[in-house]
Amino acid sequence: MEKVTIQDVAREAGVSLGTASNALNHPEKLKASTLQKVQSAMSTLGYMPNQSARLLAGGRNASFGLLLPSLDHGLFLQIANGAHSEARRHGFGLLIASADDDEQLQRSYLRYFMGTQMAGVLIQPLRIHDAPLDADFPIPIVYLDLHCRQPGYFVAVDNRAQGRLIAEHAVSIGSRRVSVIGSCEGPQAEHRVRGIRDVEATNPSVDFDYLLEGSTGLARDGFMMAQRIAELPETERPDFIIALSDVLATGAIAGAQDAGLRVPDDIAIAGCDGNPLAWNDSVPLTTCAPTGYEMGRRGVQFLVEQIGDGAGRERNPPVEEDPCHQTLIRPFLLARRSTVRG
Amino acid sequence: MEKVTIQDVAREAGVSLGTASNALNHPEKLKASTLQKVQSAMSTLGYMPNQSARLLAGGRNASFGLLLPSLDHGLFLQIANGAHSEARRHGFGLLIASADDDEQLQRSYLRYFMGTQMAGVLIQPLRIHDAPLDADFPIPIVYLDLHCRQPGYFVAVDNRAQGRLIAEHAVSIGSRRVSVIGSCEGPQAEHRVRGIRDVEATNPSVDFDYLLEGSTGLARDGFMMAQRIAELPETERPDFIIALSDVLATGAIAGAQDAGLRVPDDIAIAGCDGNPLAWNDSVPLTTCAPTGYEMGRRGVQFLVEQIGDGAGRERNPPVEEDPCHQTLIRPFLLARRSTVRG
DNA sequence: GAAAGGTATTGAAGCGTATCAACGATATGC
DNA sequence: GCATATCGTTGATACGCTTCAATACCTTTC
Repeated sequence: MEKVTIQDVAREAGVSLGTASNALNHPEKLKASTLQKVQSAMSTLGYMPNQSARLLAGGRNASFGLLLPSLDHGLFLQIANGAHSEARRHGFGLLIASADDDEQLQRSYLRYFMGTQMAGVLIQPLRIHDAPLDADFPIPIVYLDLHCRQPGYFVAVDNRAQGRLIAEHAVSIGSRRVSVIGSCEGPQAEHRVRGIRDVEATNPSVDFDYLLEGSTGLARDGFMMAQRIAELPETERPDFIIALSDVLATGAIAGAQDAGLRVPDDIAIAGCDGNPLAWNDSVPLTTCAPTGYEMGRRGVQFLVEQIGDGAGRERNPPVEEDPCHQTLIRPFLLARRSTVRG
Repeated sequence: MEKVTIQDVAREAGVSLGTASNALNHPEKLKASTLQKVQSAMSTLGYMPNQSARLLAGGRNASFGLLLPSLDHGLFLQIANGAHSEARRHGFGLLIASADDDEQLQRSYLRYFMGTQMAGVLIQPLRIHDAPLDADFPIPIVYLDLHCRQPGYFVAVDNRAQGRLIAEHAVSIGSRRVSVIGSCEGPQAEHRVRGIRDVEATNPSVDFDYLLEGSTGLARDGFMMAQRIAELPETERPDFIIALSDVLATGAIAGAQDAGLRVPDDIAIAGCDGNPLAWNDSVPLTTCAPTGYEMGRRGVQFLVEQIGDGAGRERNPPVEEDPCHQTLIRPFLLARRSTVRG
């Protein structure tokens, strides 16, 4: 049963190689009876087309690649789901890979996707800096979660608005002193902090302080930071903690509770990136996030836009007029128990 | 910048085609200076190897395929993570696809993986019935979540034990009357019910009844079933609901609460498949699950076992002595607020 | 200094398919 | 009945690469 080639199929069906190939790619060109013969030959032989050979010979790949930073964030799952359903709707497959927070691996998968002549690639880069790569690439690329004033397709996330929403929420529930914890490394975090500062600027009566130490982003960092905060004398102690990620926030809740504080009565705590996988049972977490599903969906739409609908169709002529295609996905606030008293 | 072939690289570096190829696949065969020349030629030209051509010419694919039933179950994410890290540890990549609960699509991805000569495929089939496929396939396959007395590699999940654990839990907290809700379609559900019946048999004093109607598996089904249960006169009303999935359980909690029952005080409710994505904030859900991470990890180990460690190494001689390679992943109980009173 | 043994490089063959110009068969028009 | 158009089929070619036998170059040895 091994190694059935289209040659074998052709022989079995008593037709030429080209005809057998046509049965696969242009069935409308064959007489019904011939098609029938070839197809039954294929199934009796258990023929499976060799993808590599098809692509090499000039066939089009009907799959998109999705390259995510990692697999342990709920947002990525949503993105994958959105991308998947949209891809399917247009007759494309979707292959997902994770860079596992490793730039080396990210590059390697990207090259792999290029090398397999994917119909297009959706990528959420690990760093802003990774964006300009696309100039070199011969297949359509769409970047996720990235503002970028460059020619190219971007599904941008308004991280700044995310920070703003959370900070506004803190202000609106009457907080007097807000601590922002987390590491400000990634571009995302940086923008979120900027959004928080926007709110700070317009609310001078509220104190904001920033504990943006290089953290690994693990829950235990949040735990420790919350404990440090809890040790402050009550007059200096913040009544609201904004954690730059939900994982951190979850740790912070545990840390605060461990130190004897009640959440949200003594101190309110919010996350900032809508990661269902980080939520645990102690206190439902207030957070803020874009809809990942929509991100994936829009991303694939951009890809389809570039190469044309349907797996086999022509590639669209390149759209030159406005070389900057961006969609901005708006975040929404999810206000829950960890900040809402009563 | 388009279409740089290894020919171009060879010309640029002033070496032959074969040497350029060796720089990629057997760098140890080249003189250091030659290797240097070729590599710099590659980077100045922006060369990216054509995966299809490599495979077609006999190269080995250093990636595994993971084919999941869908992307909206937390367990699948864990599986993906486990598989990914183990694959990486052995120098393999991992490409993930989702069958989206569609058998047609499952077949199609499977053929795609075959056609693209993946080093191996990890698949969690939609139905038990999908198992025997492997006889026809020329590359290593490992099945997930499947008992099967056939030659082949299986990472089995003890769904029966899952049912047993939950049912034992119900008995152990003193329940008198247990309702089991859900649809008994998939093999998983069937086994879970069997486990529940095991417990029923050894605890004649506890009433079990089964409401196994064809449900779509959506939360709203759980909602409605719980409402129906809540309408029963208090003497006949069960004090424990086992939902065959966490999604259903979450719906059931909402339904019970909507009908004025307190969870867990008036009625305890448990899920059965450990799906973090289904958990919401109302009441932390008691559930039961295998560790997906371990499943993915073991699955990839089985693959590696068949083809040999390292991307480039020889394929191991087929192990014939015991043609049935199974690992049984044990589930664990997660007892939380939705069943634990006080 | 010639033979023997290594080591580094070459170039041709072939992987399985899609494509396409050429061809044969069948139908159409006069 | 012949030329012409239409449809179905054929088979050679090329895709970019890996592999491998053959070759060229460089050391070592007696």
